[in-house]
Amino acid sequence: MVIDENLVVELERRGIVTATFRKLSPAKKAAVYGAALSELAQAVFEKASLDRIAGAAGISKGSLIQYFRHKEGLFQFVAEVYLSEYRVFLEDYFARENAVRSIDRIRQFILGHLEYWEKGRGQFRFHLKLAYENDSGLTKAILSKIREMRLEYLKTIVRRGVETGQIRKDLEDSSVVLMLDGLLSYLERLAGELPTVSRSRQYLENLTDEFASGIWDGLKA
Amino acid sequence: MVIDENLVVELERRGIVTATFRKLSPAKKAAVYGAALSELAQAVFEKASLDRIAGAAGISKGSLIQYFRHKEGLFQFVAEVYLSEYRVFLEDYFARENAVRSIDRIRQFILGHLEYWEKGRGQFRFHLKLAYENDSGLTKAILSKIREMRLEYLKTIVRRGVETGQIRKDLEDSSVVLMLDGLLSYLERLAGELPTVSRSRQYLENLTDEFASGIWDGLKA
Amino acid sequence: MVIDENLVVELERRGIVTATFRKLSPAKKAAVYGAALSELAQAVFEKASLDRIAGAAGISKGSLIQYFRHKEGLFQFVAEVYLSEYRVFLEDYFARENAVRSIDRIRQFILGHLEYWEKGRGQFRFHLKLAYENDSGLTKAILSKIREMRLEYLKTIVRRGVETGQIRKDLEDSSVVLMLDGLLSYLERLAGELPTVSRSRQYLENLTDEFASGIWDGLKA
Amino acid sequence: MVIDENLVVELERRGIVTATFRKLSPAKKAAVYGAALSELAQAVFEKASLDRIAGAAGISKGSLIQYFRHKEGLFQFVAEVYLSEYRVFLEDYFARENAVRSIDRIRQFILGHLEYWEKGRGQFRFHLKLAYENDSGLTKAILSKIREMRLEYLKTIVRRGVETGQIRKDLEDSSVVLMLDGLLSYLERLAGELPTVSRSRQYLENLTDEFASGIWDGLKA
DNA sequence: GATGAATGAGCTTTCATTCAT
DNA sequence: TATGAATGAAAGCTCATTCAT
Repeated sequence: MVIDENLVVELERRGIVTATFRKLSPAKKAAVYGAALSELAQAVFEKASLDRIAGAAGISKGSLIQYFRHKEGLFQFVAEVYLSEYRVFLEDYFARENAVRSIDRIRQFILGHLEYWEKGRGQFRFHLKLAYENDSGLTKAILSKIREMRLEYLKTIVRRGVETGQIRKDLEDSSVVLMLDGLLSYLERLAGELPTVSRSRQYLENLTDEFASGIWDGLKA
Repeated sequence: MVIDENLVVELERRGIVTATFRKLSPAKKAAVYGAALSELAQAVFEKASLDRIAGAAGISKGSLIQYFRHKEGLFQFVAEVYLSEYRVFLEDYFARENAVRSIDRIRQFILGHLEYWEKGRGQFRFHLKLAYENDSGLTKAILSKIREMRLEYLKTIVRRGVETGQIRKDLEDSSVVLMLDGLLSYLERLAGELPTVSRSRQYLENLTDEFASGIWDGLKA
Repeated sequence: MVIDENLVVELERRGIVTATFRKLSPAKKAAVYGAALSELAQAVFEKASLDRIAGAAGISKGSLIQYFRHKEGLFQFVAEVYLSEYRVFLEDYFARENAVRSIDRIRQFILGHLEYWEKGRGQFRFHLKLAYENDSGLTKAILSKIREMRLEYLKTIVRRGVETGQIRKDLEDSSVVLMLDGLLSYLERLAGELPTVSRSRQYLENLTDEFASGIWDGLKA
Repeated sequence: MVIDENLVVELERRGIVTATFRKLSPAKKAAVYGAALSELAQAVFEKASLDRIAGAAGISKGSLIQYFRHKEGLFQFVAEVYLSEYRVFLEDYFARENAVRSIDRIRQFILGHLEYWEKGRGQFRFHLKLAYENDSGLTKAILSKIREMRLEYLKTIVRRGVETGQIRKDLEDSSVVLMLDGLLSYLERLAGELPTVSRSRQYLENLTDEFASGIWDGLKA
């Protein structure tokens, strides 16, 4: 896991990380990110402990504060890095994606996420935290960006489907996009409740197929 | 808002509230519930403060402890009362519900929830907390009961739809139920993010119609 | 266990108990004494809880305060009653005591205490508390009375022994008395550390004999 | 008063003190020990207050917790340091001790303690707390070590006395040892009750002589 | 006279943040 | 720059005492 240096520069400009942090070796940066992510994946923001994060990252608590000024800054940093990771995933996914039929694109978009969640458990838990813990005002901004990105990609799929006459024209694009996002989010939550994503992968894949079939052909007999 | 005295008695029996609390005037009970609910609606359990709750309820912290023994007891109390409120809503709703067509029953189930959320803002925010904050082990138990209840009612609707030939037979009942719950949950979350439910009521109702149409007839052109 | 009414009257005069308490039925007085004694036998004064005592005595906490004004008053009351119990024991003992030889009188004085400790476990533990926990200034006064009484009786024995030519004349009476009290106190402490007095009775009796022999004939070969 | 650094290292290894404490200047360590000792000498463990100790030591309560993790840790620390002080006293005493006659060795052992008690008043009071307050489970362990040490040295004296034909053979060694410990403990307690050890030094020394004479030649006329 | 609800001072413990080294 | 010792605000909880009923 390597953190994008351009992102770090931008975060420094925005006052989220300090110059001191920017000058750190990539390895140390990654260590801090990893430690903070896994702590935040386990505990609510308010309960996450700088001591534990510093310990896990192999640095001192003083340094941590020096890098991010406040606990909140650390949290923003993690969220921004995660956001960029997720963006990369989406970009890579769409770069490789080559299905033709809309229904297949939808199914694969969901399945792609299942796989993504499975790969990075820490990231996934953090994503859920971000999505569902609206305590800290910080999350709101990041979360809406994540949502926006995801909706953007779904919109691409839906628009194309409508244009090619595969998807109904009488529904608003945005409504269809939200429906799809809703089902994806729901699967995400189910995945979060199951013991490990991998062990229940089969179950989630089946459910995805049922959802896809249901939404595509409708529930009507 | 009046708290069911029978529930209080049961909670006392289960050791969640004390006799002292049971003997309180209904007004005071309600004040405590309201204060705790709104605190818990805003802050994570760990960060919710007895001081603030006591202040908002107009009593001393000492009294609060005397009523519930632990912070955890207070939380359990709030969750149980909320659960019972939601159960009452569902039961009342189904007692009054008289639609015949499955699609109408589904639409109305969602619309009924919209109305419910609009009435009790504090309750609604607490419901969201409960639903999406899976840190505290306490929530798990309550949450699964809430889920169960909701899924139960959805199952009733779906089964009936399948039996009467209105809903496809080739999908598993449980899958259909989860789809519907997924969309309902998503609308719930959207409602939570909008400034107030009432102001955006029109928006949510339209969305409900679009979702219903989409899910019923399918997205396929 | 019946509490001497004259003592209660005196304690009221000294402001330790209230008139309200004096007017209580003997049974209730005894219940309060018993509950407080056993609580104080278990916990340090500061840690002893009025709630527990009230609960054990079958009265309300409010009453407890009304009877003794302060927690401290309750403690003084218990100490005074205990003192009177111990006095009764000593008086009864000496009324029955009929040994002739000084060494026998000493031995029996100790053995009598062993028996006394064994009978009233609560009293015994409280006695130890009183003797060895010099936190509360209260104890000092009571404790010195207890000591005084005991020393008084020992002095009687010693004086008589000296007069009858059984005990050395060259030692000060008071020194001999303190020696005997020291050994008795030590046995008392040992008894307190053993699981129950009764189970280790044999051990303590043997030790008493050894001590008596040692002190009487001297350790010199 | 300087605290043995090796002991601190060992206590850190056992998790009783933290590295932070170990790195403190000897002066600060001593200040903390002194403050805690005098607080514990006055109040029962449960009532001893970190606030007072921190205040007396001239540090913040937060630091105190950082040094010992728990209140219990602080108590263990004090007990262990005291234990080591007492051990040093005993070792030094026996290294210097050169009396030949058993009775002299006994007398001097007691007199040595008198001097020791007089030097460290805080230590002495703490020793008494430890010895006579058997509430906290912690004390038990330390106390039994202290007792064991003292009994060990007494046993050495007694055994030697028996071997050299100075002490009676017909009593069990352990009984004689306990007798001596009992008298020493009693003097200890008397010393604790007197205003200051020094002022009543003469009295205690006389008493020691009387006890020694009484126990050695016996009370019998 | 009896009750127990209400209170608030006190406790230990956690932890982000400051700052001297 | 990195460290971690020092701090103090805030938390949950206990409990003697007050006082209205």
